[in-house]
Amino acid sequence: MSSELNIAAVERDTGLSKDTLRIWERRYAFPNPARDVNGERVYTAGQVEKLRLVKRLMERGYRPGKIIGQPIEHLRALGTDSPKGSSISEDLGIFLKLIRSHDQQDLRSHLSQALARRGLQNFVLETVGPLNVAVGNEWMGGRLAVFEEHLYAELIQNVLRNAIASIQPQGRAPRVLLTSLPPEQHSIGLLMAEAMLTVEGASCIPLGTQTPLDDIVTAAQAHHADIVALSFSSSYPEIKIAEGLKQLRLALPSTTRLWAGGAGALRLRKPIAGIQPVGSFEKMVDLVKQWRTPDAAE
Amino acid sequence: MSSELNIAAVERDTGLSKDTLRIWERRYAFPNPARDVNGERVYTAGQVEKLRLVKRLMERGYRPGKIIGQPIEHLRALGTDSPKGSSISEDLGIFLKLIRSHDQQDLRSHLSQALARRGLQNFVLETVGPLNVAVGNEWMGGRLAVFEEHLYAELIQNVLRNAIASIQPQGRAPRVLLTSLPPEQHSIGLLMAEAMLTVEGASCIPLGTQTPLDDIVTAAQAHHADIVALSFSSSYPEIKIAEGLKQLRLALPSTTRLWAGGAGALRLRKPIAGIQPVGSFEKMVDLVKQWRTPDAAE
DNA sequence: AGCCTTAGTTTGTCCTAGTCAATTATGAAT
DNA sequence: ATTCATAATTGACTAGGACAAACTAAGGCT
Repeated sequence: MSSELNIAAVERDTGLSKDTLRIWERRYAFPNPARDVNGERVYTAGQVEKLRLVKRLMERGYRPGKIIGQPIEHLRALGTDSPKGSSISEDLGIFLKLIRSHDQQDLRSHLSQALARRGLQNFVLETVGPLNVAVGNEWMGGRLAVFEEHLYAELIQNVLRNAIASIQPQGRAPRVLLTSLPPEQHSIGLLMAEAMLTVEGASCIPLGTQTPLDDIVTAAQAHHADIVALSFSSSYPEIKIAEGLKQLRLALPSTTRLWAGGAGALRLRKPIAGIQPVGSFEKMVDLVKQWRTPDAAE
Repeated sequence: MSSELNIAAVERDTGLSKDTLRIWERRYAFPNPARDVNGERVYTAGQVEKLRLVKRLMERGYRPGKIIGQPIEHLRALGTDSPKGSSISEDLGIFLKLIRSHDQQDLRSHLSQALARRGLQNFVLETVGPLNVAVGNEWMGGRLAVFEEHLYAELIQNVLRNAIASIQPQGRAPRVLLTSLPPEQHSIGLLMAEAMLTVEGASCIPLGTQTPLDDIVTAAQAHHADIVALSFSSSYPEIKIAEGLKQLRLALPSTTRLWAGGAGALRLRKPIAGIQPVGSFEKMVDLVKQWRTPDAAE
């Protein structure tokens, strides 16, 4: 178990750019990585851990200079005081147990059952959403292996894709183009959105993840999209989100709506002109309804 | 259409790091971005286009220094001529036309028809495989946009996943764990393999892409895998393939077979002890049959 | 008091200009 | 032919400086 990471690995694992890592080192004397034989930075697992904490706290509004000097326990305290409470519900506990049991068929049939019982929209809202969060937390806490997460992700994908395919396409408006900008890789959120929208009768154009900006513009035109919906995970740097959205807003016709969803979009400080933040899947469904009856203010 | 991009946007759209962009400029005088009032680089859409082409050609083994000086038309030609005499067959032409028409339902129903007509295995071998290649070439030649490729990929994924799910799982041996090592992202090949194997009655454990090596070992143990099958695309450096395979071979019990497939595995020069190269999907099916009747030599 | 303007801090991105390890190509020797 | 050593190529990394945007604080005005 070598806990020695180079700067590129730390960038990947924390979401902090190399430039930022170096400048923090110079200004705050943290992180203070050792050097290998070539004089290159080598970070310890502990430093990466603290960097992740700092990053999370910054997403809640703390500024790096204020907190980066504090010991790690103090930071944890800062983080845990606020919004948690949520113990894992009965239902989710069962799914987590199934994931750990490595029984694909069993897990799949339980998921299908939940889907049938609740209907697709509620399945997404009440099962898949919370379960994704729980799986992420379990992994964070070291109680779930990466491969268990991967197998779960594959299964969920199959279940959702099958469910979506089984809906008779109504081809009604609005036409929604769903994708993410590079290098955003998270695809489950997009699938969940597609499921919600398809049930709602909207017609989706799913482009998967990492569509270059120009191609989104061309695709929106070719498919006469009414709405372009982008997903950003929490690791996508805030500045890049704003930049990408602004650029896209300029390139798209003003009649095309532009929606930003996902955990990353939640923490956009200032509203951007012409961008609709989508804080939740419920909100998204509301927005579709609003789109269809264009009268009320927002 | 403001085609002025800063270096961060180009990094996002091409996947080339800022460092690489700056160093190419210094060494090869391309790209040669203009500067804004602050002296910062401003790239044109044309430059980004060419950079994307170069990137793809590099994935086929070309080196940047050799090709970066050539005009863009020349690069397109390089991409399209390469493979055998392949004129596009009748069938494929129809699919390409459908992809360009942006009619999802129509394309999907044609694909489903082809699937029904040929059966899943032949569909994979005769339709999906060649079509993937053709789509890549069409993009190279500038006759297909990235978003068209993306939409096609999503559709294929849906068709394959639905087809796989509709097969009654027989749960027979062998148990095959399917995945790729980081940073390998290509997932379609894995799905095609899963389809072939599932038809063959094998029981698949699909972990998606980018499973860390240690987790593959743990997963193989937890699932009692008989075979671990890895996919490598052509952009995966040969050395890293060999390295990863050897390491995995050491970590897995000797009773577990280890298969290497995908375009990257094709160009492994030397055979590696204990590694079974899988040159094609047909070969893979043969290997499964061999596995079940363990008598003949390879 | 409330609000605006201005000046000072903080913060992160981009810049230049190198060094160096790793990969790939080339040519010599077996 | 294959293998090995050498050379060229390539991109990741280093360092520190400039600068703009965002945030904070102080002062002045109504």
